[in-house]
Amino acid sequence: MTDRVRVAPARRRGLAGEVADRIRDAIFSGAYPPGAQLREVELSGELDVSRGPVREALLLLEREGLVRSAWHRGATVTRFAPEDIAELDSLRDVLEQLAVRRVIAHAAPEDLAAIDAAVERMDRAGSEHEMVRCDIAFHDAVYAAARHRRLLEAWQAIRSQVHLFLLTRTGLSSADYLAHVAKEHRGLAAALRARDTRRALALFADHRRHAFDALSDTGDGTDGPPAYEP
Amino acid sequence: MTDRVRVAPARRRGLAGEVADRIRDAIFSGAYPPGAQLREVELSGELDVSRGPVREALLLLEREGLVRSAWHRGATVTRFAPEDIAELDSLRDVLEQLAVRRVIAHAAPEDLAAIDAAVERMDRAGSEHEMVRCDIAFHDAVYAAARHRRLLEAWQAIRSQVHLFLLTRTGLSSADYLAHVAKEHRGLAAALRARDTRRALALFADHRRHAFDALSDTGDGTDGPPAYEP
DNA sequence: CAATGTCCTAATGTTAACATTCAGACAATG
DNA sequence: CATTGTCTGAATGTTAACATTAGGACATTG
Repeated sequence: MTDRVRVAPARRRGLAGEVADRIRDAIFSGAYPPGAQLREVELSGELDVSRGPVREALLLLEREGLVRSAWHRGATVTRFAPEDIAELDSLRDVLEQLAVRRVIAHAAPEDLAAIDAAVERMDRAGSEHEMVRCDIAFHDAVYAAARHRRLLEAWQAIRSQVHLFLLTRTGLSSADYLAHVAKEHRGLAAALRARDTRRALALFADHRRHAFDALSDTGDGTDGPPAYEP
Repeated sequence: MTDRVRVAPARRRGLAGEVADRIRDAIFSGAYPPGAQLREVELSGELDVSRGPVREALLLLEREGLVRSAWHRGATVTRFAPEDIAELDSLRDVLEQLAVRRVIAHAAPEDLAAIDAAVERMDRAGSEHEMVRCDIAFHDAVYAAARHRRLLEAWQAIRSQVHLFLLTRTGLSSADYLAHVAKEHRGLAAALRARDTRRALALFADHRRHAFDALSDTGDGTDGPPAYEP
């Protein structure tokens, strides 16, 4: 019945998917900084496709929160204010808690193996850019292991924003930073494998705090620190 | 009463938004039952627009989870299996917890007034269809009061699915059921107004359980009851 | 008779031309 | 000199024709 265990069978996604990938990469590479206008004719000329797929791709990117668009005013790369960062943090918080619980409750061995593989790949990350990609890939693996389609979609709706945030957060010393991040993720994977819910939740919370504390101040008077006490 | 109380400013969304509204209503009305094919030419003929806006509207509806589409295979109305219902329940769980905390932490008086207004409107609900609309509108107000853009978007990504589920869940005796639901929501609003986090979380959890317990069994061997114990 | 290969049709994917709308420049006016 | 009104140009929104593909019907063959 539900033997569709293929995680990524969407090999052929059509032109729009390809276009979305290329635009996303262009944004990550800094070619289109936050606030920049994404003109349809410009993009269609650059990517050598017509405006149809470009239009569809922009809708896809809007779904990911990378792009904001208004009627007859076109699309622009999303700009992140301090409150946006706080929003990403708090939403990631609850989503990841659910993900961790689901992974521990019922994850297949192959899912845990995929998570471990993602951790292993971190050791070979040379640049900070690459490490961010690995970081995101690790969390992808966790959400995939949760086996919760709508949770995965909710993560994908903020995934690229988190990616962009981690990139623009001009970084720490890349020397021991890379090693530190890798070690941290090893701990996350170990907690999941041990099915230690309490420890896993705590470690994931620490991990998020480390990522978001890179900002000197959140500057959000209404929100305060990203801490939630029951 | 005020007819056009547009909370969000009457943003011009273009034809695609209108088309999406009409298709969504058609799905809710049962014109397109779950699993039905949504053919672009058929829709464009029926709604008297060309295929462009229809195509864009289908992407919008896919974002809401009302529609699934595959490459060169078109779009179909989403079919809900028991595991889908469980997914909606568990995701709603964590999203609403965050929403409740945010509302209690920092909601403007006008937000609370809007929630109360939504509750009042429930008393005038005649049919079950209308009550479901009011129910969704109440939760809309709660998420709006949370003042958390991405949380609102996450809710909107499952909102229509919850709406459809509440409709297809062929219902209880509409006589005292309507009164019961209205009373329940009055309690939710009161807890929010009293800023009683503990009580609000408990009541919201009960509310979800009541909605989802209408099904005799979840039939999901892997998930069990929608209970999460720390 | 079952299996398989080819063809055909009906749908979606893509393109390019046409219509509409917004934002800024520039001039006229108080 | 500030303000307002119109105008223009460039972008998006919309439409219709063209190309491509998936799935099934039918005949062929072992």
